[in-house]
Amino acid sequence: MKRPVAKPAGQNASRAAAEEATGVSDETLCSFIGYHMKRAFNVVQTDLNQTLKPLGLRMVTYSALVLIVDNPGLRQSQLATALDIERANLVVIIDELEGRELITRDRVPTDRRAYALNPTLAGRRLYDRALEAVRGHERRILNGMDEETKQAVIRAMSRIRAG
Amino acid sequence: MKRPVAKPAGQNASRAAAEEATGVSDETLCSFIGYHMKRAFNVVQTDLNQTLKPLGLRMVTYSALVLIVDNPGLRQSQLATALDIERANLVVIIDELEGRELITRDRVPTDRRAYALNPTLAGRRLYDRALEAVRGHERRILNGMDEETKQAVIRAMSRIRAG
DNA sequence: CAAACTAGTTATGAGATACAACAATTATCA
DNA sequence: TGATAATTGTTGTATCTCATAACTAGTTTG
Repeated sequence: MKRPVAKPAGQNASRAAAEEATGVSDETLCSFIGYHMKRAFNVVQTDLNQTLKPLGLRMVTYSALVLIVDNPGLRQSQLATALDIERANLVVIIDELEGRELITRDRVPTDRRAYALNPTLAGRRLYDRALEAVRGHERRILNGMDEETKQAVIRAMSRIRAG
Repeated sequence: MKRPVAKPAGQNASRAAAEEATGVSDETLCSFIGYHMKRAFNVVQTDLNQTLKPLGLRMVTYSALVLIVDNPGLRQSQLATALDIERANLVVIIDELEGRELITRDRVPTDRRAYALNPTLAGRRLYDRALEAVRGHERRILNGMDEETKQAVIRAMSRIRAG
């Protein structure tokens, strides 16, 4: 049984104690990087979705829009693998973006099965506005983190992702 | 339009190119830490769930079991806030752990509304086995990351979480 | 004591995610 | 060439997660 960390919350109001504020020790879980990643990512996700809501976007629709603007003409299957989601689940996302006339599904002459995804002018405009908003979101959540630390985190994440 | 990164995958097989391997540039998204966190966390989550599956646990049930073993006697509402999930959603999780006789719901004499959650012997045994497994999982995903970097990541995550 | 609050529970609906199956088209290769 | 296999987008479905409202039972407060 780990230190119960009584409610008094004395002078040593360490983060762990302050966070829960309910006297529950998460010492064991805190020894895992994955736990910290999950908790931090929850904060990021919540703030990002709040940031994107006024623009009518969610995390996935935003990511999809960005990839389409940056890679005009790409196919749905390419986008699906890039976003690491199922082709089937991408359909409704593309439907949504197309329904709002942010992108178009254009037939590919050389492969009549496929659609080339292209942004409309409105799509590019929203891309710009959203980029600005998300940059603000990152500034907010990083809260003045120095560039060196930021790069270290990115390297670490890339490494984990590489496997 | 960002560099299309033609398929040839020349000498500069940078991560970004190697990852997608489909010629889709995610340069813009890569400028966001949140994107890296999401991608990395997906890898962690997948591997962790694979790791826990043989033990009949998922991420949440594991976290719940750990907190119960480390804080025997805590109430469901305390556990819910510690796990940052709704009281209502915790019920089925506790049901699951209780159904497998890993924990017990014990009435609290001083407050007959509340249940004190306590691990059974089997619960503690599974805790030990799972802890071992999850340690292995972390070694695997961190892939020889040095302690310094690890601590830097934890500090960064804690900072993001603090807001 | 009455009103307000809290602990646990139930039910329900939205959202995400995985899988199987399908039609249309293209690629393979004997 | 022509049969077979593979791919693209799509639909449908089942499952899981998560948030919310509403309820019972019990406790606190004024």
